[in-house]
Amino acid sequence: MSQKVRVRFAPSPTGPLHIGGVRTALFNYLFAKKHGGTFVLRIEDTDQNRFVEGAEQYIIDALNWCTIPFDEGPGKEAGFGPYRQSERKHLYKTYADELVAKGKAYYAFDTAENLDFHRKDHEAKGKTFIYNWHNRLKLANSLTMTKEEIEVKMKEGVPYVIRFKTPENQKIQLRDLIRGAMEIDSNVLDDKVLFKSDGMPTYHLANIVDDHLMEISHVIRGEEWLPSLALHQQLYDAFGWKAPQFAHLPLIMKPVGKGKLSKRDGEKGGFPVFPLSWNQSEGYKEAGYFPEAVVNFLALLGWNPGTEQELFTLSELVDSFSLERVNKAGARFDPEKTKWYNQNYLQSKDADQLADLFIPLLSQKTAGAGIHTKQADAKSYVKKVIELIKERASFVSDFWELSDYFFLAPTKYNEKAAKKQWKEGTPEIMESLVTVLSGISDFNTSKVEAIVKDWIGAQELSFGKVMPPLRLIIVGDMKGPHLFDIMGMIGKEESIARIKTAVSKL
RNA sequence: GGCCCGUUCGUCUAGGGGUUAGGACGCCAGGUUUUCAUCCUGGUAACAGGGGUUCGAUUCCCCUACGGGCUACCA
Repeated sequence: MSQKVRVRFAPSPTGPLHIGGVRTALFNYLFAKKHGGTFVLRIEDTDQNRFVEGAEQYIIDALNWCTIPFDEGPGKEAGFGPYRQSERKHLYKTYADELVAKGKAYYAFDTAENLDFHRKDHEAKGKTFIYNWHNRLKLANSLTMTKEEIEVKMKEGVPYVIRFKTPENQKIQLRDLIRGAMEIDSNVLDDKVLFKSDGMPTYHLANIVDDHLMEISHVIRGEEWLPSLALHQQLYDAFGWKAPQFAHLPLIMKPVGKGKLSKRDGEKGGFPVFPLSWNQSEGYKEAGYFPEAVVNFLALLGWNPGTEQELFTLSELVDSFSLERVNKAGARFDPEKTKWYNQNYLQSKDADQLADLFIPLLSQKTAGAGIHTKQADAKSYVKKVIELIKERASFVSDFWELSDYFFLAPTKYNEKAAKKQWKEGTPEIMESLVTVLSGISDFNTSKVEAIVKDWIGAQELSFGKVMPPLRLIIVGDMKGPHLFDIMGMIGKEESIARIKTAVSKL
């Protein structure tokens, strides 16, 4: 790459960044890092009506949590700022006027009501109203007015916008790094508003001006912008600027049904669509996902390395990323696969890290209840528990359900299992087992196992008569790790107590 | 409606003029674990349809269908 790579992520602060936005940011980040370039964050807040308090901070927090921080942006000035378009407001009018002076744009005084009337009227006739070459001379704009008329209107303070004068009969050649060459007939394009009557630029103008001024080399954005590419290309040409290269990313679609992923889908499907929580919506972070997992599954949604590797660290992604390998078609979001990714990252964490995450949750669950509550405070005990149960978890939040019996005696027993395991003679066997256990002096896993097994053999009992009911007693269900491990952990007193409770209850 | 983009197992995808069309998630079965889960092994399952081009198309071209996006003084 001859030119220095500078890419930007340019969200509007209209709400929380959703997972599609995070992926766009991620691809920008990967591309920048791959080419030793700069990742810029620019806040596109030209629509004052849609501004949402806190959204900008949310975006920044989200990028940081995903470990894909921006190099340049609000608070990280590097000579191209300011990075909020609202703070660059003074720049845009000059550029819009420049286009008017060049005859590439014009002032339009049409009222919203009038335009609305035309649209509805056309629609009623089954046609589409397009403000462009075929009717612009019949509308209220500077093309149909004398200099004097225009001056009068402006002096009177009549609201106006600046529209781009789309050329007639041109085949506009476009190139997209993902989709290749495209050709658009300029006659089907409309004269887009570049500058609004409220004194702010539209996205189109601000975007082009800022990308130019910020020396953006590659524009990597969502596919919803593809229809605007022709306009943007013409804008660069009109200014006489070299356009950046473009790459339009396929959209992320709903897991079921039609259309692109929305926040409603998360509520319906019970999975997060935001990286961090926002109001009532839980984010990936709060749902217990690791940022590595989120980054990994997002990267593989719409992109793949061409190998069979599925698990990637961020730096591996940086190394193997390329825009050429981004898919063209939209990708349906699969919440199941995100869980699988998280499970993988969970398994790769050691008990110490996991204990730090589990202990706060554990203290909540065990607060003020049960004999073994005190164990919840002992990190070494928690770590041992985690080692025994983590392989069956996908999230730290699964830990409690998988390990509660290490901390609290069961309060109820799985009914079906009880019916099946608690047979005639079982209470007697369990009572004599209590005697056996009482006699063990150094109560640990291997010793208990050896002694109990010997005892079963000596009594000519079968494993099936002892072990399943014993598991039910200790765990409350037919699940969990090696039973003697559990007994070794909870200790002699607790093991015996649980047997006694069960004998009286069942 | 108009314009644009797309279409390989249910999902994410590899592949590419001649392949047993590969992997992953999910699902199913077997094994391990005298539990459950993990794990291992195996299985299920796809080139949207129709025309071309070609000795041969899933792969190239065209049409249709379907999907998606855009069609604001929103981004």
